[in-house]
Amino acid sequence: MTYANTVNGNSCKANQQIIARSFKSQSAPVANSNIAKVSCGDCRLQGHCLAKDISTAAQSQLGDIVKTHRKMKKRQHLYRQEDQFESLFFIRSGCVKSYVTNPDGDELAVSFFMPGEMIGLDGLYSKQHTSSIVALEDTYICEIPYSALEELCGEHPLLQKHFTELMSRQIVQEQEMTMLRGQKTAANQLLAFLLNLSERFERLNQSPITFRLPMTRKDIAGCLGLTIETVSRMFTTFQEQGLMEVNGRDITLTNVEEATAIRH
Amino acid sequence: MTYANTVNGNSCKANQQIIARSFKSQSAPVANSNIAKVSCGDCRLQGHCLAKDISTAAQSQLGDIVKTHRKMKKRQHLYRQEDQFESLFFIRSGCVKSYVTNPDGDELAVSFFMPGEMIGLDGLYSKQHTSSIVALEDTYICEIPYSALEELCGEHPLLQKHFTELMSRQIVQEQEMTMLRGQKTAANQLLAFLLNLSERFERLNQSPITFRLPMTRKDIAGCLGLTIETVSRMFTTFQEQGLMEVNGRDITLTNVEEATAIRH
DNA sequence: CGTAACCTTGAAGATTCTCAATAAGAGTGG
DNA sequence: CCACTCTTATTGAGAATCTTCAAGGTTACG
Repeated sequence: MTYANTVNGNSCKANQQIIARSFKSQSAPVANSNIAKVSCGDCRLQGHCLAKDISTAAQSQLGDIVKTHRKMKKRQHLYRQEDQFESLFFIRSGCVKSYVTNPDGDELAVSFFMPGEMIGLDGLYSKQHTSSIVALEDTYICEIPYSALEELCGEHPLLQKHFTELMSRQIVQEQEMTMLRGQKTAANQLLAFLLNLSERFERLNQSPITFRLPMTRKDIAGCLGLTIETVSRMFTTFQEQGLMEVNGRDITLTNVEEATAIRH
Repeated sequence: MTYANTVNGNSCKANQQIIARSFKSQSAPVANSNIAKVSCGDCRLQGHCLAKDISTAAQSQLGDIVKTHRKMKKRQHLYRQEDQFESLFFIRSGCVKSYVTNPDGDELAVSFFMPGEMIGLDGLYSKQHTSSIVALEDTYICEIPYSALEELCGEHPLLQKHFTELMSRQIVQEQEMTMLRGQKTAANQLLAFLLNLSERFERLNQSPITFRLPMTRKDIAGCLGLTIETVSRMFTTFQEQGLMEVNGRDITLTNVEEATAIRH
């Protein structure tokens, strides 16, 4: 199996360019666009979000309620903890992290969202977000006002079904993250984390072997409950063990079998 | 504010007896009952589960699809990882834990469910459960076949709304658990864990100050990624610090303010 | 091209784990 | 109801892991 991002050496950057290009070819090349409209039928994520398998009528209606196709710049927030909940969001391209802070302002927990993944569900229960979302790189987002989605779900049972399934997927994904963090050693946690990322890249038809980490060491450390230094040292160790090649954020897994058998 | 379980000294056991009694007074006192029927209108959890605020018609229909009112004995499984998904479950009384095992059979992650909480959502996405559920004590459960619930939700938008909100609550609750585990020291993790439990007891109109832990030290350790010994030592430390009284599984928080300011 | 953010590495110190032994509780069957 | 067994909990000492503190190097970006 070949991947778009393995055609040349500098594969990771190629990935991002492809995403950016394929997006721009569909939308008007507006610089800071809260205006650009991309119909769901044209979206490259088709099949990975709510629009999967539903009737073209429903798909078109869904396209109508999608309020904006936002571009988020790196470090820009989508919402912050305690903001009012109004919409759900889908990532079209890029990457964001969610994080929770305690009253002292420490970041306590972090997770990451990749294209096709849904954001904002945390606010649905109390109508207030319980976490913050910030872009790790330039990121394109779909916003779907929840009240409109709710109504549309009432009319299209299949859409409702998909929405419910996506919520369940979210729960399973959280569970997977909890499993990562449950690993006994820092090495195992980081390995599990990388393999999880690798699977998610594969789901996006990108190479699960060679990829560029969208997040900093600090973000990874925050996600796993470790320190930056420990994460850094582990990367070095993995490289020495021949498990992977590490160049800053560029990773190439050279021994997936051994890495998968998470035992040391 | 007074609580049912503070009326006498041995308050924790009183708690459990009250729950058992109020349940038995509604259902036929059948020994091993998969037969006993309790209508949603009579259930003491009213307002904490799906039946909240919905029309009496919907409530009665909901009562009709509730397949069984199961009793689970301590250590009995409700379902196991990879079992087929068919139903959602609500805890009426008692306590269960969910856990995930890796291919080597190690328990990697654990969380706990108390009365009013929904179980089984993890299977909705792939139609296969991704975790196992086992009773920590004798536990009464409602089973709701998912296909029937889905249909009923289609007819009653308010029921659909509550179901969706409960899923969101689940996501928020997972997030809270992630926050616990994200605390820096074992002491802080355990404190946060206990305070979380305390809040959940309070939500059930039980004392948030004096309660009996439904789970073993091993379960707590598994939930927080610690060892039994560390958990045990922390309990001893807390007692020495005057934060709480600990007698095996009986806990009395004697200094909630200091405990809440999770800083040492 | 310079500043700021990010990453790496080392050494010392702290926390947590492992191993081991003992004590206390819960469950079982006579 | 008691004796027995098995599970659960406590405590100690030494070993391992991870963190902290500190310094230097690298990368990204205006």
